[in-house]
Amino acid sequence: MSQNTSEQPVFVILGPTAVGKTELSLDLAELIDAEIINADSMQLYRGMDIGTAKLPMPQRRGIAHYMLDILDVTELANVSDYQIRGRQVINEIQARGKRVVVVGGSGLFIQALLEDMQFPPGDPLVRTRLEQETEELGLAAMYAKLMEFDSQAGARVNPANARRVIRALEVIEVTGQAPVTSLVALPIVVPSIRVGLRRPRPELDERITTRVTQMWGQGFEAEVQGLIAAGLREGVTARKALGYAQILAALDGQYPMSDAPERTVIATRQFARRQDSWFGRDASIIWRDANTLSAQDVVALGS
RNA sequence: AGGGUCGUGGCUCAAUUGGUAGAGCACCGGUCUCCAAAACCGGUGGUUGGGGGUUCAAGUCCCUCCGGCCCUG
Repeated sequence: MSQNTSEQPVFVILGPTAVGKTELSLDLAELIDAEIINADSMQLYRGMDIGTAKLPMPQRRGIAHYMLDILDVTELANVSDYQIRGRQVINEIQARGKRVVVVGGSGLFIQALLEDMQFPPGDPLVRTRLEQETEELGLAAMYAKLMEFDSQAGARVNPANARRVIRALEVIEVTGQAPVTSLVALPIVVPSIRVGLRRPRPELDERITTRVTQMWGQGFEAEVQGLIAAGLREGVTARKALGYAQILAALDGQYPMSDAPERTVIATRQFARRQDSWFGRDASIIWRDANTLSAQDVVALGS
């Protein structure tokens, strides 16, 4: 009810997958009367529950969760949309006098939500055409085009990364300008206290193995079967999610289904490292040991 | 027991008619402005099962031991 409620910073609980973010976020939300916003790109998808370790409704302790189950598996994850909808939700929650806890491991999504990241418009048709061109002419030729248009902007794009090169060309075609690409020192849009959870790697690896094993015990394969019927194979983003991709590959005969869990464990560990790499650049993150950090500690960090 | 075959980095395999070992994956590190649980880049690591011999030189030939697999009995 107080007027300055909306000025209170948002708490962000981030860190690699399986580090223990969810539990802490619930404790924290209860403690400060907050509502929770998901910052996990794959939990956006409806029906992708077991494989994304989405917190089941009964375990949410009555705390409202947002940005969960908002996309169909056939839809493309879209950071720009996430940014718009997420900020809207933050405003709504704060307008009701409640505080906000953002929880997730998708670095790009968190940054887009909180900082002044502006995504130039794109065009699916243009992109599709550029992808075809890349197949015909080769990536080097496409990169040459980019450099020809704007050598300065082009120099910031990795020539070996087809996706980046294509996106840059897409932006140029749609807006007439090369995209500005810098992730550092962006103006803050939503003030926040970013708390990073960490664990020794061996411990995290162990937790990942345990979690993946549990997923199979909970009927992961059946969930994927059901989602295939819902169009998972057509979902360019969703079908690449950890575990889902491995099960689909096994169903396609690329390897026996019995190999899928182990492959998922490996891919998940690799993902955790990429998450560390991403978060490593954000100097504003306050890192704490996941084993000893309590919700009270987090609140203390905010004062 | 006899005959055959194989034994190369954590795993799967490469290595011209002998010339001082390569790759993929794993592992480690990094990049990142909307497919991001994605895409991409770089790096560590083996004296080639043990021992002996032939040779200027052996993973590659010979002997022997150990281990795996196959056939025969």
